[in-house]
Amino acid sequence: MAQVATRKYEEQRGLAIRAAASVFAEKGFHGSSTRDIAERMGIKQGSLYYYFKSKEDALGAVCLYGMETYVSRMESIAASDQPFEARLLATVLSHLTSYRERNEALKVHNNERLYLPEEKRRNLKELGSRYRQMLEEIFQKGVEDGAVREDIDCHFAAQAVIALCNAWGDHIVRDPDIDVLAIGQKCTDLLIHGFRLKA
Amino acid sequence: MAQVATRKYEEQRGLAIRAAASVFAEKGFHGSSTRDIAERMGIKQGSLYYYFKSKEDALGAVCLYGMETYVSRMESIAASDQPFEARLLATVLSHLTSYRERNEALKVHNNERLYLPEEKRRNLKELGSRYRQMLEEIFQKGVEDGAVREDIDCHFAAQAVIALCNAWGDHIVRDPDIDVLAIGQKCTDLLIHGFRLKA
DNA sequence: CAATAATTCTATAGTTCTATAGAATCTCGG
DNA sequence: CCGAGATTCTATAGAACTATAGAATTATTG
Repeated sequence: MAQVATRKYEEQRGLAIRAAASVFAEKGFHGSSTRDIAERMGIKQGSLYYYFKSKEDALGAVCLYGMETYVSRMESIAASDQPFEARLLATVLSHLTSYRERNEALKVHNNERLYLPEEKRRNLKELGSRYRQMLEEIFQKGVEDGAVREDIDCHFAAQAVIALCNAWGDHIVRDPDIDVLAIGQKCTDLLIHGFRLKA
Repeated sequence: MAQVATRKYEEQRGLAIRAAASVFAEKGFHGSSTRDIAERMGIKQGSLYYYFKSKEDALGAVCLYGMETYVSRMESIAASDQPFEARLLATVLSHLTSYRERNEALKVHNNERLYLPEEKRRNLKELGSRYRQMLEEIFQKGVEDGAVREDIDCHFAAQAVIALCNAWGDHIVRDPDIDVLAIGQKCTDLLIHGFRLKA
């Protein structure tokens, strides 16, 4: 009954997480049933509990899964030695492509994580803060290097970047025809130059 | 059994819509029960069906309620005769204050409207398109007046403004201490000037 | 191939939820 | 203050859902 970390178990659990991500993204946490998730991965409803302690546990796993590469990629970007504009573009593109590759798990994190109990949300919050902090540091460095206005509020700036990417990410998940690269470039251009006539 | 448009009925229905908005905003559509909504307005679960045909009908009413002033305010702004920057600021502030005043209904529209059937979503989509179109026209006029770069994609620009405002709106709903005016000014400043060093 | 462990299944207890029917109560014009 | 219509209540049918127990099946290993 208690699971052991065998090869097949890990593989199947991965499938279960992606199935849950897909269903949660489509119907929301409360709108999804454990039957929906099990059916999407081709097993029966009761069998799902071999991989998750509860439906809520499944949501926790999906959110974590969605955040992992998202944050670790940002770590690479933050550690890299590039000028501000390149790092901002890399951040935006990484964020947007996460939505494509991570199979809707990031969207689930953004929309449904509040339904997790405070305790399960703690590590997610931790990951999110780390992400935002790295982004803030990119902005601070940008100010030091003279690439960014000195009067910028770095906290606000980081939030704005994340907000913009999440909003477009939502569209990206829903519409597979969207050109991620084009959107990423436009977003970066907007963030750097704004809309006003170039001086 | 079939309701008549009496004074009290309209008043109570308004309360019902706001109660539903509040509950839906907090727990999501599927996470809310009709009992929750009824309790929030101080009546019994079954009585709610005097005001809504179904739970889904309640969601439709909340979404519509959330969009109405939102769009009509934009109509005033679009019709006004102001320079580009003033109109953009007015748009952003109107959007953000909608979140405060409309009692979470706009948030519900953004997060839950996809759970409505296609048919009920049509007028909402219509309202949203009208909003975006008016915003696009503001940008086009900005280009003509020389306030906005000529190479701007007005459709993208409008989406970006809406995205930014919605993201901050989410924060505003959750945290009543946020200074809406300050956020609105920062957003507008970012959209117009971007982050890079002023030339 | 036998035996042990891992995985999946069936069946169900116990909740909760939506929507409706019909009774009870309230409001108000005459 | 009577009676008609408006509003709210109680009670419940019927459906769905989560989580668990234990049986059945499949995989692995000596």
